[in-house]
Amino acid sequence: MPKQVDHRERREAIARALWRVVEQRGVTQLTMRVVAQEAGMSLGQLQHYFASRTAMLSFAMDFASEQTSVRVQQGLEKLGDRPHPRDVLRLTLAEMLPLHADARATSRMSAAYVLEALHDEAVHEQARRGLVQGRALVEQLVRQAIADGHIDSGRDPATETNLLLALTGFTSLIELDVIEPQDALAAIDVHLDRLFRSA
Amino acid sequence: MPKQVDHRERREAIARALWRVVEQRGVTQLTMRVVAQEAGMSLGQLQHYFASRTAMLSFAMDFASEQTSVRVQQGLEKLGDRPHPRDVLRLTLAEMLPLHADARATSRMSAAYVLEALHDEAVHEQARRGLVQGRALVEQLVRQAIADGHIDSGRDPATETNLLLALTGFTSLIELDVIEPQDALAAIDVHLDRLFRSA
DNA sequence: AGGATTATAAGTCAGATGTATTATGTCAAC
DNA sequence: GTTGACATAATACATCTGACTTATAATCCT
Repeated sequence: MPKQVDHRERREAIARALWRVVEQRGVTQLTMRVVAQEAGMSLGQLQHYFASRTAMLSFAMDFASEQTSVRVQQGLEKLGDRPHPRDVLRLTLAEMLPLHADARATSRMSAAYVLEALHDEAVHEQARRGLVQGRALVEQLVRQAIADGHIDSGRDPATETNLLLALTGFTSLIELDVIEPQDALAAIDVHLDRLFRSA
Repeated sequence: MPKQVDHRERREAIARALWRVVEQRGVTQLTMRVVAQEAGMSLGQLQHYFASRTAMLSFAMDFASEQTSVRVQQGLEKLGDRPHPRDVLRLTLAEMLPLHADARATSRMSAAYVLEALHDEAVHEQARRGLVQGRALVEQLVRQAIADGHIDSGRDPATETNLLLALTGFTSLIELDVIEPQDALAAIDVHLDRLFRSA
C-alpha cells in the first residue's frame, strides 16, 4: 500500500484548511469540496479521513478549542513562573477575541458552531461541554485570586466569572468594525483593574 | 385585479415567518421554500414580494432591529416619565438577550447575519450601520447620566459604553445553557450597580 | 514474490436550492 | 365588456451538496 500516513496529522491539516475557509470565504462556503480544495486534495481523499461533513465539523471544532488552549498556555509561559491572576485573565480573554488570524478563525468557527448547535442535540452537547469546562477554569482562577487576597472577598465568584466571560461580546463589535481592537483591550483592562483594585 | 394588498404588511408577515424558521429550525433551513411554507404561501407568492433571497434576509434583518427598538420603547413607557438611566440601560440590555421568543428570534437572526456579514460587503455595511447607531444611543445615554451626576465623572463614556455593549456576550452562554437567564440578569445588575454607585 | 491492505482519484446519484418562466385567476378602470 | 395591472400558483432548470461506488496505484507483510 502507499506510505502509511498519520491520520491524526492529516485530520489536523484538513481542520486548518477548514478554518481558512471559514475565515476567508465564510460559513456558507463550508462544503466538503471547498475544504478539500483548500487543503489541496480531492474530495474523495477528504472523505477518506472524514466519513461525513458532521464528523469533519465536530473534529474541527474540538481542535479549535484545543488550539486556543495551547495558545493561552504558550502565552502563560512568557509570563513567568507564578503569573499574577490578572495577567492570566487578560491573556485568556485576549486569545478568545478575533485579534489575529488564528484567533479570528477559531472565533468564527465557534460562532458558526453555536448557531448550528441550537438545533442539533449532539452538537449542542459538545459545544456546551466545552464552554462549561472553560467557565469552570475561569471560576477556579477567580476563587483562588479571592483566597490569595488579590480580589476583594466581598465579590461573588460566580457573578464575576460570568461578567468576565461576557466580555467575549466584544467579538461582534470588533468583527463589524464598530470598535477597534485596542478599544476592546482597553475596556478589558479597565474591568480587570476594578476587579483587582478593590482588594 | 385581485384585492389590493399592503406590500409592507405582507413583507413583515414573511419576515416574522422567517424569524420563526430561524428560531425553531435553524439558519441552515433558511431557504425560500421553507420560509414560504412557514408563512403559509407558495414559493411563487413569496417571490412576488422578495425578488431574491438576499433581499428577503436584508429586510428581515432591518425589521428585526426595528422591532427590538419598538420592544425597548414599549418597555420604557412602563418606566414612567423620566426613567432613571440605570433602568433604561437594564431594559435595553435585557431586550438584546434571548430571554423570550421574539428576542430569541431577533437575537439569532443577528448572529446569523453577522456571520454572513463577514464576507459580504453590502451586508457588512448594513449590519455595521445598525450597530454603530445603537452604540451611539447608549453612549449618549451614558454621557447624559454623567452630566446629570448619576455616574461618576471620572468614568470614560466611550469605555463604559463598550463594556455595557460587551454584556451581550451573555447571549451564547444562555443559548448553550451554560448559565441561566437569571444569572445573566444578576450579573448585569451588579455591573450597573457599580457603574451608578460610584457617583 | 505475491496477496492483502491502504491511499488517492474520479465518477455517479438523489435531493435540495435560488432563480426564471409561464399559466391562471381576480378585479378595477375605461 | 374588454383591457390591463396585479396576485397567486405551478413548473422548469441549472447548479451545488453530501454520500456512495468504483478504479487505480502504491507499499506493507508474509
